[in-house]
Amino acid sequence: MPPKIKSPEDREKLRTLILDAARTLFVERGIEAVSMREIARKINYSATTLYNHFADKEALLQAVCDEDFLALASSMRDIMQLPGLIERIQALCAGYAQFALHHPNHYRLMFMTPRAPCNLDITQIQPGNTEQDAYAQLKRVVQAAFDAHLFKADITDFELIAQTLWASTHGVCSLEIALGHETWIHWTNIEARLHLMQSAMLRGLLQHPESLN
Amino acid sequence: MPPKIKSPEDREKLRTLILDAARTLFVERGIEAVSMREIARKINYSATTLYNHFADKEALLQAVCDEDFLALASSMRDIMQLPGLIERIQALCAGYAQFALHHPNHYRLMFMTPRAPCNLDITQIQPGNTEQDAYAQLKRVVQAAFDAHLFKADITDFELIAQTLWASTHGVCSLEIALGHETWIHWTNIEARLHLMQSAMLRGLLQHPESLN
DNA sequence: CTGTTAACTTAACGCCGTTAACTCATCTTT
DNA sequence: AAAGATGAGTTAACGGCGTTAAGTTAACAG
Repeated sequence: MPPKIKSPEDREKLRTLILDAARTLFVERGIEAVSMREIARKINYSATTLYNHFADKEALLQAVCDEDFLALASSMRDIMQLPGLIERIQALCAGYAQFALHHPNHYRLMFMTPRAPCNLDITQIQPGNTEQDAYAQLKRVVQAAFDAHLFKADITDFELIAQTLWASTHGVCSLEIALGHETWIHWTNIEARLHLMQSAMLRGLLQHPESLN
Repeated sequence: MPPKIKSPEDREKLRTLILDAARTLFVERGIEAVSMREIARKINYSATTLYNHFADKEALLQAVCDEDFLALASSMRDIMQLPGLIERIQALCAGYAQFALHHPNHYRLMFMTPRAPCNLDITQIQPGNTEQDAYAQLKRVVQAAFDAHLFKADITDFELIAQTLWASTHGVCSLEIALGHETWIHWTNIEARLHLMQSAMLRGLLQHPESLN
């Protein structure tokens, strides 16, 4: 039914057509709405056509997420230009949280779903590459702060600090995504939760917490 | 094929047979291995028989989890007998983390999966009932510590404190469950992560953190 | 104008959750 | 004891899913 495609640029066009349809379903109606057949229906192709462009469903979803995660890493790169080390850490966490809460379905797929180790075969993102990997950026600035002796003296592993900071922000965000609409919990304001987590963590980690504004 | 059942106690017996088969699959091979047909196969009944005992798959899984969550709440109840308030908070978090890491599939279903609000129609657990709800117990001891002015004076909402403490432990555990096997992250020891999170949070929240052992 | 290639389709396989229709052993009522 | 009601269990089916094999057809090469 649809026009045939031969040229490479047309092929690329269809690829992004598929990706956009998948993203729309994914974002709007959650991951359970994303089926190969549904995506195909949306763009008036047969389901099997999708397999000309993506190995399987997982690869397609990974491709959708990759695009948006590169955007996250890019915004992190901007934050890394801020002057102060602490300021940078705070902004990284805040930016991370904003991404999580604005893209709950992406976030869920990437950080709340156990995966076969390792989807590196699938993802385009290169871990450790500061340009692409948001965690690598946090790690880098935490190491800088560690080297500047900004953390309490009894903490001897900067990677442990980075992972704990990550876990703290992740904790607030993932709880909000998973249970934020549960009515049996009298949730306090999400911004208040993020803020208290942020300030408590830094007060608990920094050598001179009184320097926090 | 299997013997017919009439008496209520036999009916109960089959119910727990189903529950145990479901739990085994769930724990051993993850949630994706749990299908109504697979459970039925395991106990030599037809799949439709399961619907005589549970409304649908979700209700069955909820029933599986309920049982184990009552065990969690029960162990929390023991912890609540500890003398010190801070000691109690620390032990609650540690016990919670231990449960999460020992029952990753349960934990994932209950705390890492968005749900239609509210599964209260399904679950047997009564939120707020201190006997059954682990969060209610944390909230209670945090309130006691708050009333005793153990937290920093600029924090004015004890429920916010409880939720932040919960989120911090949840952050470490859920990241471990979701990404703990990812090889591109050079994970530090999980106990070290839990410990640093714990101590940093309390140092950041308590008025007199130097009193921590 | 024929042959090849690759894009795309239809049809199918074997799963899934769930329901409708049926069988049949057991208990109740006459 | 015969007849009927009950309900535990079955098989068969519906419509969905991801994926693959086989077939069709349009565009290009010679």
